[in-house]
Amino acid sequence: MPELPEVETVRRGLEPALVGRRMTRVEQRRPDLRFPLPEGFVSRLEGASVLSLDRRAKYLLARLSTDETLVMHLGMTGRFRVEAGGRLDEPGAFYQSHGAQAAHDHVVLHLDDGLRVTYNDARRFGFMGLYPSDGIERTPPFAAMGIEPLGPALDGAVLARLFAGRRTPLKAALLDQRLVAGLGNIYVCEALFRARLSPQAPAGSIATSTGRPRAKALALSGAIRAVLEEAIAVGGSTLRDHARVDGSAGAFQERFRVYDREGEPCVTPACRGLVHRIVQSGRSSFYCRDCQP
DNA sequence: AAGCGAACCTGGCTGC
DNA sequence: TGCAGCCAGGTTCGCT
Repeated sequence: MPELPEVETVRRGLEPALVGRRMTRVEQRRPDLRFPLPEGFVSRLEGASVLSLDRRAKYLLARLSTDETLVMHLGMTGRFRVEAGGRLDEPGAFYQSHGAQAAHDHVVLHLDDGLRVTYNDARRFGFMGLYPSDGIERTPPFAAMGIEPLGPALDGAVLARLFAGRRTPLKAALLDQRLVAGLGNIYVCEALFRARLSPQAPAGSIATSTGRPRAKALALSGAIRAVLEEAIAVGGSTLRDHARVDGSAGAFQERFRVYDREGEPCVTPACRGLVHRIVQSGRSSFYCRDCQP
């Protein structure tokens, strides 16, 4: 589920609940998510206060008063919810209305003001780790991570330099987190449509042979920024699993122009094309052959 | 080196 | 209604 806009939506929901609060009790209900939870996970969190909650690509980083940072990734189905009071073991309206199951509540953070923050993840592709805050950007998984697409680093010139000479398809290059970090299948499809570029075009085709940006590079960097900003503004995309921390859905799925619209007419005015679906490196790509030659 | 498929795990939807 | 099969927002590994 969660690409950058969904993770940013979750961050904005969690921030007011977590920052400045102390974790009085932590429940760890299973030994692992995608990876084993760190040694002493509960005892290293209990008593710590959260100083800030940041996002890098699709990762959330909670800086703690203990000089450690809790790093969290939502995988495909991870979600957080914030609740007050009530009994933990009693499935509330949240489950009935959004399909999440209490069996997949894996970590619960109890805060000193009585709120609790619960991590739920059916497929357990998510991840939590604890790292020393000092120098965290130089440790995995951040060391090899590409540029932040909403940060100042992304523009046409930088994108052209990153992609120059690469024969891999644009689709694959944009999904490669070592180049640009935070895009996933939905927003790559949507950005390529807006930039009118084929997902099958070689990544290097947005640059000259010397790595200078062609107009395509400017269009692509602008489309990436626009689609991400627009998605964040409406709380991301909810297909099945993504929810804000209060359980409400995002709305960007209503604005998809190509993603999951196979066979439907292209939305470009006067275009008579249909949205096609192809498979690239095992993932569906949706695009209009007429608009994205 | 790069690119593809499979793997991780569960649930939801489709079609027979 | 039941069940098999396919698909899914991410990441990583291993084999060409």
